[in-house]
Amino acid sequence: MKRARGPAPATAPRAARRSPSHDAADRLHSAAIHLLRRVRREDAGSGLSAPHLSALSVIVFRGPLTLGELAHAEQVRPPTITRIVAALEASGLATRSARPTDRRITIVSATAKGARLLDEGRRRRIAAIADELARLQRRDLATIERALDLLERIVGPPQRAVPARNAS
Amino acid sequence: MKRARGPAPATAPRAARRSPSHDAADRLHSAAIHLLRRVRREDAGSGLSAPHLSALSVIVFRGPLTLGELAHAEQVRPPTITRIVAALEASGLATRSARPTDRRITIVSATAKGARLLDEGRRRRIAAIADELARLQRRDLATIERALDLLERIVGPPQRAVPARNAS
DNA sequence: TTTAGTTAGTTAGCAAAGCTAAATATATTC
DNA sequence: GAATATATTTAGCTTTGCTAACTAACTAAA
Repeated sequence: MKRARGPAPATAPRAARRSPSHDAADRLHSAAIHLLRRVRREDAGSGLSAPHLSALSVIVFRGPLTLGELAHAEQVRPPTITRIVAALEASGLATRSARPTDRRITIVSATAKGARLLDEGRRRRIAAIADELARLQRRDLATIERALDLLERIVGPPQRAVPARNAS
Repeated sequence: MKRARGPAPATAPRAARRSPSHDAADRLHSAAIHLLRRVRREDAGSGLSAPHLSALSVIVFRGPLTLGELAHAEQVRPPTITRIVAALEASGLATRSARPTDRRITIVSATAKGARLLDEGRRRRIAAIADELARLQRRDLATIERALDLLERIVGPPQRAVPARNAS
């Protein structure tokens, strides 16, 4: 570690600049980390741990899904998801049911209470970001919106096409 | 919760649209989550757990810092950071030293090995994003860069003012 | 300069969250 | 219908996180 003036800067110049996309990727990565680190502070009030909150979020937004799908989405192993969902169920935030056509499969859905609780926490997170965005000029906000159009194509391909029926 | 066609879509319309900044905040939040969820898959090869990797990242990029500062940055309590840093030190990725002017204070720094290991993992993460960005048209990439200029003001306020800038 | 108070970090011990391996319950195939 | 495959669960262990209590080191007051 013989770096004369100190440690590396938080993002770009390190070593050598590689390419415009590489450079933008680096900045994007860093911005995402810092953004989420900031909003995570709002989660305390939910009463749920980070893993529970994260799983509940997937259950609410990706609609009813199987335990395996949930485990995959959360990037954890099946036994871990079994335990998380058991806890959510015990708290009345989610329910499990066997798929009739294949009873090995367990479908998880959010309860109204689960959706409500998630929404409240989510509102706090979003508000923290919105408060900052509200200070931008109209055209700067428009720039961010255009960037989001592009990013959504990359990061959440069809994404919101998932719905699935709930309340039904 | 009587929503006719199913649960809420992943982002916007839920309930009612609130304001442009609110709506953009929602999308930004979602994009950040999905982006990081995707790159996290690249971390397996590092051989480090998520908490260790995250702490090492802060040590490398924020430069030498105290245990307390690190605990604060990582949003964990002091005993947790004590343990994480002890493990990083045992693996030869970081070192601890008492500050001479106040020997209660412990300064953590990354070793060359720690910086190298982090950089490799980081390179994989960044590459995953860069590969996607590389498919954008030049002007779309420019849009994202302009959005990043704005976001960096919000999310990492003075940010890179932390350690000692390099090449800037 | 001792004594009391404060601050930074550590140690102890417990709960939550993660994992692998093995078990169970259903399907599927031959 | 016996063997095989798949989805989840159970068992048991490791890691990560917490609070409470302790130690070491600095600061202030008398």
